[in-house]
Amino acid sequence: MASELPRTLKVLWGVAERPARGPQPTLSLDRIVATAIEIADRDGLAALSMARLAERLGCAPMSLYRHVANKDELLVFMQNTAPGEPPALPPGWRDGLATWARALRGVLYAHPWILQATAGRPPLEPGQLAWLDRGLAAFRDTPLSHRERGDLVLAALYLARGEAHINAVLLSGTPDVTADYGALLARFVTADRFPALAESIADGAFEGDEPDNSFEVGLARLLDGIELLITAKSG
Amino acid sequence: MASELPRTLKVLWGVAERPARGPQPTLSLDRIVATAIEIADRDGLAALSMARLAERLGCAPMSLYRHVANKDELLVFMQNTAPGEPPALPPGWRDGLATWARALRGVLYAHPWILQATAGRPPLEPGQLAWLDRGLAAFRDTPLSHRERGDLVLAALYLARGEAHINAVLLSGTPDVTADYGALLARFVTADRFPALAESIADGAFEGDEPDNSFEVGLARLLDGIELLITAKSG
DNA sequence: CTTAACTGCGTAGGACATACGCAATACGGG
DNA sequence: CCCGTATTGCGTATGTCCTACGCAGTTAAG
Repeated sequence: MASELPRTLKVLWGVAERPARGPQPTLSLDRIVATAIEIADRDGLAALSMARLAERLGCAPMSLYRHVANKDELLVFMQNTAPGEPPALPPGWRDGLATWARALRGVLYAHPWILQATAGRPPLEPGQLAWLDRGLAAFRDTPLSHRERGDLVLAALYLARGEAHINAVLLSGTPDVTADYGALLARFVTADRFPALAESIADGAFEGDEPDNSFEVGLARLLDGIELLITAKSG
Repeated sequence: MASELPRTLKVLWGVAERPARGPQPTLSLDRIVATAIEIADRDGLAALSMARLAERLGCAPMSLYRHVANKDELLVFMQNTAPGEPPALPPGWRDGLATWARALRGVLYAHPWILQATAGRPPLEPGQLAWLDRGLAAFRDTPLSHRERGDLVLAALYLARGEAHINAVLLSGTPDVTADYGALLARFVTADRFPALAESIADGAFEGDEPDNSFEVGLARLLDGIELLITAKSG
């Protein structure tokens, strides 16, 4: 039964045996993953090639394949490690979920490549599950069903991911296009073609540099909506 | 001034001149983009190579570069075309935004590759702006500020994108791992390590096959929260 | 008819992931 | 103590990409 597990999961959960024969490994999975995360953080996911990673580690490219089945598996390991420990939550479901979502967003800002590395399957990494667990814990003292809790934690996760996706891309984008985004918008958006958008632009809704408002605004509304549900169930 | 525009934007907005000299083009940008979308829809973004695209079009790979500066530009064109026209919205901001978000989610289910093709800059394509415009239009008769409208439309967009990201990936994932996700979860998740998660699993919150609930549940809560804001501003 | 612009495309180069197999290494059993 | 064996690092080679460059054929303008 355990032998039918994909190799990736075995390694992730520490089920893989460590028979100590042969030469001392000079490379370790931890070092490989940590260095890979470093490269992806600094230069983006596109800059992470097995060759560059090996160069940074001072080994030959093919040496990596003794510790990692392929590049996709490396990405899974990276996604497992990069988030780190989820934050401790303050008491109260509202502050708890808000803290959790903001911390998650912080992780995505620090490691924007996570948003590009598509999982290809539902989360089974301990690192991801630890965050999911912590998010669910925020609802500990509420009358919500477990299914509702899961759905609502995911909704908060979507907000964090979505906003980070747009903003992380903005931060790493070419500044010359990003800078006068408003000017370009105003140039193309005419009232006859995009009436509502033109109105918003004329109102200055796209000026200023706080595009991350959409996260806090969306989160506040979501929390309000959850509060309605909770009080309805409590009363 | 117009000459300083990136080529990609010129083509997108139809600003590019069409001096009619030389041979009749047998290829057209529309046909290239449509075929590329077809391939990405059917076989995934990874299967879309310039070579395969050319083969499907019956031309040589390098011929494509007469109509498209590079592969990234092709992806921008695809992202501009694939969403199509945004839906007509029913009266009332609540039904309007819900209709908009569900339609957007439908587009992402039909073209999951959109979620992998990272934009690299804020949206400036007419196709994307048409959807943004339609979303803003849902708030036409509300007392919300234009900035609030933008943030809330984005929040709804995040929900749709986030849920589609997880589910589109689920649908295209390897079924053997996806099928008994609950069994794998139950095997790894222990109460001492992931207390809240273990409780949810024991409660059966991860059984059944309606993971898309998180979209509708999150959207309903978000709409409730917006309603609170609107009534507060109206009264 | 000449000229200039424009199209399709053949060639080639460079980056990349990775299958395969070999040599060196170090532990376990005899 | 020594031999077999598992294990590590890695050199070579293959196939797949994207795409720079330039040539040849085609068509409209003057």
